Amino acid sequence: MHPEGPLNSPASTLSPPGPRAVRDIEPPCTEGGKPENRKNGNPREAAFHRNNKPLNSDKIHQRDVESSGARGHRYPGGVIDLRLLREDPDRARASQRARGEDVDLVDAVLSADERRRSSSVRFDELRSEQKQLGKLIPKAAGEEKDELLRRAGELAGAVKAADAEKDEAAEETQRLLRRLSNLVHPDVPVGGEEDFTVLETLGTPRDFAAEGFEPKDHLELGQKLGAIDVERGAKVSGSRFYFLTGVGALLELALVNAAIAQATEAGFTPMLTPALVKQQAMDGTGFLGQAAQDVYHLDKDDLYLVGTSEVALAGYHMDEIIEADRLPLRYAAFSPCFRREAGSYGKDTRGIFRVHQFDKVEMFSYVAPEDSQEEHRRLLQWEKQWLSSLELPFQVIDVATGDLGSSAARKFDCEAWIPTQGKYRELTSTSDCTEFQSRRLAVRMRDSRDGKAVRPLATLNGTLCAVPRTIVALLENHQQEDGSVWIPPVLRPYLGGRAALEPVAR
RNA sequence: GGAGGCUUCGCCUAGUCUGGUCUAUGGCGCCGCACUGCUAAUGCGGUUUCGGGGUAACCCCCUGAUCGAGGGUUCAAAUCCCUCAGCCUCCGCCA
Repeated sequence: MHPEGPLNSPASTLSPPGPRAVRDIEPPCTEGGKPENRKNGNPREAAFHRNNKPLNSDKIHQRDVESSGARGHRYPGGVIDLRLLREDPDRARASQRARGEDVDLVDAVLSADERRRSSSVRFDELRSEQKQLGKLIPKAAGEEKDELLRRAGELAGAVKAADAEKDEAAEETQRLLRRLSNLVHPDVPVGGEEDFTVLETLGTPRDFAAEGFEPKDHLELGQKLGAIDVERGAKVSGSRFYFLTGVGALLELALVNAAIAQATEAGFTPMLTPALVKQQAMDGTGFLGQAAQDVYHLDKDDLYLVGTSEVALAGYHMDEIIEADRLPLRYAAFSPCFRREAGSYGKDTRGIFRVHQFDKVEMFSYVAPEDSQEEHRRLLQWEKQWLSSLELPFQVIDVATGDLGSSAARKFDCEAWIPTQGKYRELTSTSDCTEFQSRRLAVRMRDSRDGKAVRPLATLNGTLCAVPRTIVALLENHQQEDGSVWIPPVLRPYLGGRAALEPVAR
């Protein structure tokens, strides 16, 4: 038998499963070489590098991009464009329906908008009359002036009333409009959480049975390595909190450094961002809608704890106009992330898979709307590159309509194989938010090619490395029978060159 | 935490005391045109942003808002009053 590592299974890399693959797919059996002898010329490394080409060339699913008309662009982006909504309300209705959200909301917006426009006309007329009168007053004198003042006095009240009504109608329109989610991309599979499409599968899960031992889960491994301490996390902060200790702490720093290095090399500007943000940023990114229950809020200061640095990075250019020749703008931020995880009681309670606080390196792009789909593929590509460099087996899914965030028109997740769960689980996620966040945050671009038109742009985000889940996947997939954990080469420079983490005596 | 100063249409800036003539001045930058061996210089014009109406649509025309934000006074607010925010300086406290 050729000493090939389990990751190298051409079959699984080249043939994407059909649509609607089941999530809990049984891992295909490999010809089962043990990752033995990793000291001299690690066979898994060699295998991986051969594997690398198809991974990164992105040939596999380009047809997805083309079929959706990415080339010739532009499917009209985010809702929130009132004019577009007026012209084609059915589009918005269909999108809401596919998401399983309120369809009538569309018509509520339309009628509020009608009221807004008619009250605005009324105000404009009154105000114009008032201004004209106002110009005559200082020139007039005597009885004529008294008469003018009398008429102006009457007008003042009417203007004020019309103004109030106009403001009220505009506010109502805006309030309703902001409750609409982004228009879903036409190619997104329709359905609920389980109705995703598997786009491709990379790498192959190890066959532990063939290797002759039972894999341990990440918590047991982490405890043996002296890397994870959940008991004291709970003692100090409560459930779903943890300490990373010793090599665990070092492992996080290594992951973060390696991820930032990859992003920087790809041209991203590295950023360290605030973890506390104002309501404007939180709401503008779309996290105060359906996701509101998962957001921490500090009452005393009226600030929100970010669930992702996406919030700060999207808010970074809020209320700005960006010259088109500066696009695309690409940022990679490291930040802590906080999630209340309300409604996930009893889910993933063991270990550090689902926690209230974690660190993450996030990619974020500002691009012209017509470029968003291509950029989305690029972000996905960078995520695949990252997970591949960690030598994790994973699959890429096209998330279904019902499972999209309110700001996303389309979302791809990379799910890594978790041996002890026997499933693929989300490690990264990249969303094309089209113009949704841009409109809400008033980030615009000035396009000189387009007669200096000022228009919304598109924002996209993608996880590069969500630390705890990446640690989970690393520990479980790279564990050895003796409880040690093999370290992929990309991390070694940040871990003093070591090739494995060894259990510690307690 | 305390005191003071500042915030004007890309950048800088005039205007605020003394409300209407502000349709917000000037410079820089940028765009267009003209002139010009080239470049440069010069001249002329344009250049806040966001709405609404008219129009089949575009050019365009009419109109409103916008001087950090919100509120108030007034027939009328960049200008007067109040509240808030951001930035700067100093004092106090502090990693």
